[in-house]
Amino acid sequence: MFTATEENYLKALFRLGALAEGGKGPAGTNELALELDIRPATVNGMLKKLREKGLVEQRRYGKILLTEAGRLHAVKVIRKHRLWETFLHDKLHFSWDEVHDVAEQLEHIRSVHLTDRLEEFLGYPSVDPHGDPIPDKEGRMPPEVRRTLAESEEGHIGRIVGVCDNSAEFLQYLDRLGLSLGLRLTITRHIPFDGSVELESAGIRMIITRKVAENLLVD
Amino acid sequence: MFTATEENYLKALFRLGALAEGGKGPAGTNELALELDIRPATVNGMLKKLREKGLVEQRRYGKILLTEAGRLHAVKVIRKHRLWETFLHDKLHFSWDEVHDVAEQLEHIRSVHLTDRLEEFLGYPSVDPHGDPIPDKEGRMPPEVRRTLAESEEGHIGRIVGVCDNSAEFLQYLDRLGLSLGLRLTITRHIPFDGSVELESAGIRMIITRKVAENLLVD
DNA sequence: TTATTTTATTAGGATATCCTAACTTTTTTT
DNA sequence: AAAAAAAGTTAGGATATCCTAATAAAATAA
Repeated sequence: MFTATEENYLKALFRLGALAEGGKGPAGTNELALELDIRPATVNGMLKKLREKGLVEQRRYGKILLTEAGRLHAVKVIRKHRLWETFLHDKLHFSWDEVHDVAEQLEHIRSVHLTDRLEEFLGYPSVDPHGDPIPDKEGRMPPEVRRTLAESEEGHIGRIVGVCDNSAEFLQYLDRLGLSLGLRLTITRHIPFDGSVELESAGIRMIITRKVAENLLVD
Repeated sequence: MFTATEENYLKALFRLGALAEGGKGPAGTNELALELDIRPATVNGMLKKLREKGLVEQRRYGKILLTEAGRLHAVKVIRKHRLWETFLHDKLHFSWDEVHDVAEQLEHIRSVHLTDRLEEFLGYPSVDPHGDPIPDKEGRMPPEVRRTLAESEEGHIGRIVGVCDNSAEFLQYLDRLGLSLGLRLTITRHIPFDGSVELESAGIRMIITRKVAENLLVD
């Protein structure tokens, strides 16, 4: 149906949020070229093909938007990518940084059953080893589960997706701690004594106070 | 290093036994074309490339032989193919006939660790779901384990690789039973009463006498 | 609003893989 | 050994994906 190359274009557009709704809006040729590390002239040619296949919409000299068919397929590829990443990490004990490149290849394997069987085998995980949500069979991207760091169980792997307290004071403190939006972390321990939370991120272990933990949202 | 296409050529040559030693001997262009379902003219062009890469040896209008480098890489691909087949069958419960096509894609995934980790995860299997031996990390194809059907345990999956009794009488009888060299079968039960063996092959269940079982070799 | 800069497109090539049709060489038959 | 058949090769194309260089359109700045 689709080549690996086409799938990579769709994925990139999805990442750029080139969606009719729920995204950042349409993307440009150059922007997409930059994302894919491919020259704009080449991207231009491929866009023609994707338009003909009904996967993207674009008027001459206009911005690119994924069609519903395009979005759906992009999500399917992302689903496969994240399930494979989970497999590599959970079952084959690959480290965080190793999973991506291999999943980048595995996501293009075509099989009617493979993805669903893999999902079942992995126990229907909701997020991949990076904390990114895994879309379901129907192509629905689950809403990000936001919980405070204080509420999340030990061993939970997630990403900082927001804060409860928006004061400059708190945000500056976070900055000093090296904690920023999007940061991936693992909760290694809840310390009963004072409610502090021990966590690990990018190989660095740190402890944050209960008050900080209650104001940080992770997925 | 090698493209999926090149790997398929190497695999096909290995299957045809185009080895300096231990194989059927050199293969021809047409023969290889037939095996790959690609036109001889195309195969001819690819052979030039494989010669330049030092993977095959061939003189003008001459027969094709895998070099040691070619053989080694072919075996590596076969190793991956068989490990993936085992994964699909044992872990994802794919049926026999479903595993091949997917493994045909998975065998080309490139990763330093993947294959070895997968092998470990699967518990170092010696044969794939079809009873074919899985080469080791060094590219050594394990010798086929030949045992009589009578000695193999229940649940064993294997292929008929030979007979003890070579008499025409026995061979003709086998033929009447529909048992032939290379046939894949599963031993479903050993019947204590008279030593008969119940087996299944290609969806058909049958019972053979102890005497027949003692004279059939499976891997 | 004109000039400048940025963005998109076209033109012309390169490589990998495949094809058909027309040979040439080797092998087999007679 | 000459004719016929089989096997191998060359020539000329097609498609997918990528490139650079040149050009056209749109957006931005002066």
